[in-house]
Amino acid sequence: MYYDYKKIEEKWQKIWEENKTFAASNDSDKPKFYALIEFPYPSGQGLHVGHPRPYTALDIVSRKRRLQGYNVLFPMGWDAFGLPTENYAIKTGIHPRKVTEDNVAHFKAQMKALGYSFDWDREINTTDPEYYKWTQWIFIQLFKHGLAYKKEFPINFCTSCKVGLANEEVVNGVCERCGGEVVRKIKNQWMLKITDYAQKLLDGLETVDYPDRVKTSQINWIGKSEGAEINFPILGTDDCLTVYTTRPDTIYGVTYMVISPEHPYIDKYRAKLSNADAVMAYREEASKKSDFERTELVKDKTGVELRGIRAINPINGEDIPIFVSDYVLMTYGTGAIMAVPAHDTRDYEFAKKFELPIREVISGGDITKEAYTDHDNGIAVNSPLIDGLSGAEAIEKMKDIIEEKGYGTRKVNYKLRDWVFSRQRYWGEPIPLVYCEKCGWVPIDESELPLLLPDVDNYQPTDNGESPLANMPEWYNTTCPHCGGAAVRETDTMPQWAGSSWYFLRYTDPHNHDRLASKEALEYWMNVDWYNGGMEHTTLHLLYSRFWHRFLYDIGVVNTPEPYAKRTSHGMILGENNEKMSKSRGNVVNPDDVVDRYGADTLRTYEMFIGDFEKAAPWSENGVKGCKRFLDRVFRLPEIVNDSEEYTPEFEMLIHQSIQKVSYDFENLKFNTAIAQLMKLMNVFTDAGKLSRKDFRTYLILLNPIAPHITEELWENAGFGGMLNEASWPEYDENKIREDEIEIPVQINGKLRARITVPAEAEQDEVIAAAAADETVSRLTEGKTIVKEIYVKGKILNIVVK
RNA sequence: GCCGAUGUGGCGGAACAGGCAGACGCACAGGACUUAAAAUCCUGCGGUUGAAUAAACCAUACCGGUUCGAUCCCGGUCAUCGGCACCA
Repeated sequence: MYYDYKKIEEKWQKIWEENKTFAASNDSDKPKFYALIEFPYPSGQGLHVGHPRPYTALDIVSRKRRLQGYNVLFPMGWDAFGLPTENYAIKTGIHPRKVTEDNVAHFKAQMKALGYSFDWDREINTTDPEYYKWTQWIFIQLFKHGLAYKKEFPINFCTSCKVGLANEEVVNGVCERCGGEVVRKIKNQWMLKITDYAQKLLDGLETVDYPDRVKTSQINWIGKSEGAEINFPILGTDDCLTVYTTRPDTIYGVTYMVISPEHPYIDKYRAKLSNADAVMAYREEASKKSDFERTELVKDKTGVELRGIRAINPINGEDIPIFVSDYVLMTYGTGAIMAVPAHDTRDYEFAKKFELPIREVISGGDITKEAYTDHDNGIAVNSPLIDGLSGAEAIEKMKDIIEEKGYGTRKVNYKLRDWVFSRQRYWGEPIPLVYCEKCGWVPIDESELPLLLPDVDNYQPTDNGESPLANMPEWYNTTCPHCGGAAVRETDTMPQWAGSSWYFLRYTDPHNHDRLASKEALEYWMNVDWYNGGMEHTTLHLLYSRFWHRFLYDIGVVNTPEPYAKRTSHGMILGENNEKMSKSRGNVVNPDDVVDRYGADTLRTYEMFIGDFEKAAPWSENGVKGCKRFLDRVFRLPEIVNDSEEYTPEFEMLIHQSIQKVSYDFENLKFNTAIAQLMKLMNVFTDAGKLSRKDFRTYLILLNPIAPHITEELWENAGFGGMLNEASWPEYDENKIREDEIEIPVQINGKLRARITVPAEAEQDEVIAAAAADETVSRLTEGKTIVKEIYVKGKILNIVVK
């Protein structure tokens, strides 16, 4: 017999919706629990079979917590600004707002069909002016605190589409869409000073419960390094070339210096250069290279000496040449380095190519073969002030010397770079600033927020790659809020990351007109107790939102320094062929089809049973069928339920064990083993051909978070009273989990030879005696000397014989 | 190159904190029911030797170590996946 999942699922979804069963309360005596999953970008393709994995996981936790008496906030919304919608609008002329609306409606219907316990009254949409009003407001606060600034910055520009591209749209150095050439184009862009928060973002990681792999990648991404800035005087001037190094202990090994092609000294000293033409040509060449060419293709070191200027090594007064080379980056440190070819691989390559001297100052390697870069074990040589020292000791001593003698200072650097916050695009939040000739950049008055995104006729960027807003003088011409004079609005918009950097705050109070959320709501709900999302966001969204939140904390808007107490990550769902699902591979599974053929409860169960939640797992149609089979059998359980209102004695221990295991597993991402336990329990019921009403009742509650529709239906049919979602999560009794008699495996010389049954509390002597009485054990030990007997209580007995 | 993760039956995966390797599911095989099929139910199912529900040996990528005992800890090797990539 099949169960009519379509009818049952529709029925309960309707009841939950009408009763607002899962609405969170901002005014409750219950303990709160805030569960969050990353809100999706509502693409035209609809929900992918990968989406339900994290959604179902936290839906399970949320449902369980409600049954345990928590006031649960489990919201959903739409991260709806972004490129695909805009590109679709360019192609079809349909307004992105309309496209977004349709896509959202589709996504929402799909989610409802999966029976998630979202509080739909708190639904948000980043493209809603009532929402982006506060995105703009936060930007203005960042600006006012000096954390937003405009800077010349190179972007990827497709010469054929005439449009700026995001890094993700540049594939193998060419435009993803048309295959056209991508060049670096310098644009004046808004930047956010996330680098000011580098240390705070590092420190905050120590206070939160994130997986190590997430913490590690954020730490590596921020890339803190401690070193020194050292000034090398330029011969015959009062000027210095300042370098950054983490290895000041190698300063005696400096044989030349290198500056990056963008370094301002090239212009500054141009007149002094005897080979200015060659230097300029090199700089020109480097500027034309895309990042791709500069990193991926060109491993061979190139460069030109700056003839006409030389530097002095402050430590020993040597005068040394200066080169320009694109292996030195303007964006890190000072854009200039002291080159120590003996102890740096890149400098070594460069020195070999340009036949520069290589001087060993750390012993332990063979510098005739390769650079010796062992930081910890080498010993300083040819370095009069620190000879004989090694590792950190040498470094610290040299830093002291440099500071004492005034050659430079200690310095901390980060790899983290400021966040490029402008997009020359239409479908994003307008940046709420105007430019006035007299006053410079001025934020619009906060009372004028939201600054609405105007309608345009054409979504195509302008010929020179500006946002379509730059074609609208009637929109961008305005007056200066400061002096009242003529001014123009910023026509760039914000990146997609803007709206998602604070959305979790809005859920706490989504309809507030006066603040991004009320103080009380924020104080009640924050932090997010559990946030699940993809690893791919670790160094983007997760870091950006921590930055914004920390800033909002610093200016007193929110009450916690970190937004998320706990973060978990799910693995990807792959196609049946073990490859990433994609249209081109033809292995995409549509969740609608699965719901249609097997039901939402089956899809939910399968996605949780598929394997380790944190690892990638391939889809299997047969696996889905297995889960359907399981639910079919659950649906038939009432046939064997008897009238007893007590646990059936022979099942009691297993039921208590199951309560314990399922409760633990749901909180620890072990949904697969929780389901296995419930399958096992059901097998025990059906093998016995019976279960009591109480057995059944508890069973339904345990299964409910995973398969909410079928369990509600069975609950109602059994007449347990009320709705299942109003029941209480069962408690287990420690005493009833323990067995009185246990089976102990007996090993002889580490090999399993027998099993004996002993009282659970038996001590070693008793167990050994029982083992000795065992036929196999006595046979195998007969005539041998017992060297050692090890009994691990309740686990195992090992007898070592000779 | 660097960082991180992973490696267990035909497959997805279990195994508390060093203690019975393979839970649970899939696939497969045999049987029951059926005119037949589907569905359902029952049985078996890591490998080798054996008639065996007897017994033994081998087995958690590979090599070695620690231990009474290792999928788990340590050292080394190989492979796969993901991220970063000239960060001085």
